[in-house]
Amino acid sequence: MRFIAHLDMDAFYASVELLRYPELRGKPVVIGGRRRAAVEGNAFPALRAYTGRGVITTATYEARAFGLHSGMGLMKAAKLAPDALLLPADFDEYRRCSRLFKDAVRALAPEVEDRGIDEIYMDITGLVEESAAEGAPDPWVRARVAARDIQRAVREATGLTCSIGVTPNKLLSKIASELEKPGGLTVLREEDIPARIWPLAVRKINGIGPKAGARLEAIGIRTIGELAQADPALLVAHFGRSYGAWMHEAAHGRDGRAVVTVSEPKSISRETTFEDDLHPVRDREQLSRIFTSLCVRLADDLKRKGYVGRTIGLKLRYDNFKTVTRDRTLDEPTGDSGAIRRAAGECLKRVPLDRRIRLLGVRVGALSRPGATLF
DNA sequence: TCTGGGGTCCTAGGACCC
DNA sequence: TCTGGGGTCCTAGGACCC
Repeated sequence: MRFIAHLDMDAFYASVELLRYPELRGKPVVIGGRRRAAVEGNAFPALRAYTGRGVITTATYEARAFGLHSGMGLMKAAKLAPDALLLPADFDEYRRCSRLFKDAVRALAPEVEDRGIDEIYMDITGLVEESAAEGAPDPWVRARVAARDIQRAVREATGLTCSIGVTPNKLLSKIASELEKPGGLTVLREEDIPARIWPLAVRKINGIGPKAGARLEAIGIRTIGELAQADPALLVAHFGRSYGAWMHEAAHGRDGRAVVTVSEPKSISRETTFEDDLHPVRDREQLSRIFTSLCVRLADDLKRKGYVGRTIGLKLRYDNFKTVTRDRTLDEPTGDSGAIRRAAGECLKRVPLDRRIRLLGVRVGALSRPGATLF
């Protein structure tokens, strides 16, 4: 039996901002938009003043009460809650707090898998076993104590709260950590699945997104319980051998994936959405400048992180939101901005340029470390 | 009221080699 | 002249996640 925990920081970016601006506590606040919208003195800009194409990255629980949520366009959010306050994102500060909370967790539970800036999985099986002598006789009670200790350590290190789910696997823990947010601690055993998991919408399963959710609904499957009772052959017929079979397993709460404590990046990229769509001919010079600057920033990222890459990719999004990509694999890996620019420029020639463009991006994949040799 | 930026993984077809 | 499988690499698109 494994004891797997998932930890999710509560409204992370917004909570970090509230540490800096405690006077905003209790108010609807959203984080989003470009850095430009700087905070001047005590004048916090209201959402109603916003113009542009940004989206909400995080909303406080007070803002969520207005129906605001991450991913929502700021213009739409402004209609729903014009008086909510808008703060620009400060990723350097969020990364600093992220390191603080992860270091605090690792001091207690060394088996940690990074899942982005505000989330981790932990395999706490060892902790639960070690505490058998002095702790409670029920291992699930000891798992709960361990999770409480971790929550306290995160709070002491950062002043921030988090929610934790503890279950036999990653899939269930991810769902469980959301059940009692904020500040929640949810422990689920296998026998709790029918009562606690099956009533939930299929979309709560990590890996069932908007498309699969809609297709399941179209065949009359809304809850995880309904998915669990569905004929696996029907799921395979609709979603393919691999995905269909996985859905069935997931609905029954089965997941054997390990907590992966080390991993290497597969690709590094930079992209930008323009304030106004650009015309490939009329705005050629401006596009070219932005293109080059993306390549320079990407080369900086590669150098700072210590990688070179062999596959250069271009990404373009048209004004109708259709996205195309092209890539080109070089004979030798590179980290040079000029070489990246040339390869991406070749990719650009293979893409139709017959309408306005809203986004341009450059990516480097097939990464390796330049120092590494074959022998 | 149109939808950010950074990623991962999967699928599928074609080239190419044995 | 027609016909095999198997394996790997490359490319493009799409779903999904934080």
